[in-house]
Amino acid sequence: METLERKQRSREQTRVGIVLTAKDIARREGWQAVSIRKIADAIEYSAPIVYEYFDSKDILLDEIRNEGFRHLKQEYERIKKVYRDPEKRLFEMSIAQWQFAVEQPEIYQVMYNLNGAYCTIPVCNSVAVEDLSNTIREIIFSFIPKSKESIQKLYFEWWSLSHGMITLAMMLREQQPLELSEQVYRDSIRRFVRGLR
Amino acid sequence: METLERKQRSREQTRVGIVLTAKDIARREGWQAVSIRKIADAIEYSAPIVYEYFDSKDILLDEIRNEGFRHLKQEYERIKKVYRDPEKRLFEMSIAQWQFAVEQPEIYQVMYNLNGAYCTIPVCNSVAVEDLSNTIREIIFSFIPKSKESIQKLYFEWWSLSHGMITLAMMLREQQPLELSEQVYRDSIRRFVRGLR
DNA sequence: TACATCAAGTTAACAGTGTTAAATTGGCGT
DNA sequence: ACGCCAATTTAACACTGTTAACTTGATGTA
Repeated sequence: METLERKQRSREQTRVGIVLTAKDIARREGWQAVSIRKIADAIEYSAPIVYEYFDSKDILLDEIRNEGFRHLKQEYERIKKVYRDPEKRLFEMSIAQWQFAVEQPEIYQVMYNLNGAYCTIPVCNSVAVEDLSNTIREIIFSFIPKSKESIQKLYFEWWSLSHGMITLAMMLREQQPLELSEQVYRDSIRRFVRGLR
Repeated sequence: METLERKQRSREQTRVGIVLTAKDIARREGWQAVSIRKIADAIEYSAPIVYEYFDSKDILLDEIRNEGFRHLKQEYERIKKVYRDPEKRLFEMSIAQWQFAVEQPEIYQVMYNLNGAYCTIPVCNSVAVEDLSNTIREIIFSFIPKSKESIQKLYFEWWSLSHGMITLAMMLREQQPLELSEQVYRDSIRRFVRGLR
């Protein structure tokens, strides 16, 4: 029975298989097309097996969502190590957010319940989001060490600007080339960051 | 058979009944809960009858969505009549958009495929959106009569700012009171408008 | 009045969804 | 050889969008 550890490893493997498959279907056919049975087929199991790893589809989506937020957080930490200037840091983190949304649109969609992705679990109470928020707020604080409320306001502004441009750029990608949108994004973020000092 | 006109009127009535019911369910239970059968029950018909008015659920959602854009356009026209100053016009239109999103969140959701509302028909090709866009672009043009590309960039900026703040304010309404968000929104829009002259 | 036609509306069905209970299967220890 | 137990599957429920087939009742005509 020394295979217990081995068993746990294979359990973990099918678990990540479920997550991988869900993201794969979402990427190719959109979140609306992601169903438990389709995932089960792909990992060559029957549907109820999926429920041994995730109590509901909602929880599976929540997991993928938080994975996304954690990935972004990691990127932020990497950037923090590379740059010391707060202006540069915030700018690069904004660019990282853009790239993330462009490279993995299906993850960005489930993070914000966009385009058919729908997870009823509230986004904002998660530690992953709180973690991410704190990182940005700290950087803004290093610009202007004001009150918590002022920082929150500025963070809200930054988040809105970034998220708004990303979602609209996605929406308008047929009408307005992504490269143009990115250029406007960079300029706007630069302006915002300059405006902070 | 002079009842033909009468018949057309009742047809129109059940049609708006369908739209009204869909919006009502969406408002109370969210778009995810809106189903053809539930709508049919509410208007006291069987499900296939709904298909005599809308070829698909997608088309019904698209109709509601465009209704929303047209409503907003009407608001813009009203504002254009009241104010002559371009700055004031753009500011008031931004406020109108905020109010619309707050008062009829379910409509705003279906307009942007938010929170479980999902309509596969592309938003941006519709005349309703093009109409709305032109209104704003014209106002921006009256600020700075630059090239079409510059205007488009500024319009994209304005739209992103407005849409981003609205969606995030909705998302954060438990953590951050709507009144605070609205205050930040007003300030940001004011700054944007001032920045145009 | 009897019959045919026709529109309005309904029922029934198909293929799919999330989810759960019940049944099955195969390998292990006794 | 038998019984148990875990792993897995089948079957079911209540839904979904959508469509074909059917019923029903009223109308016009012979």
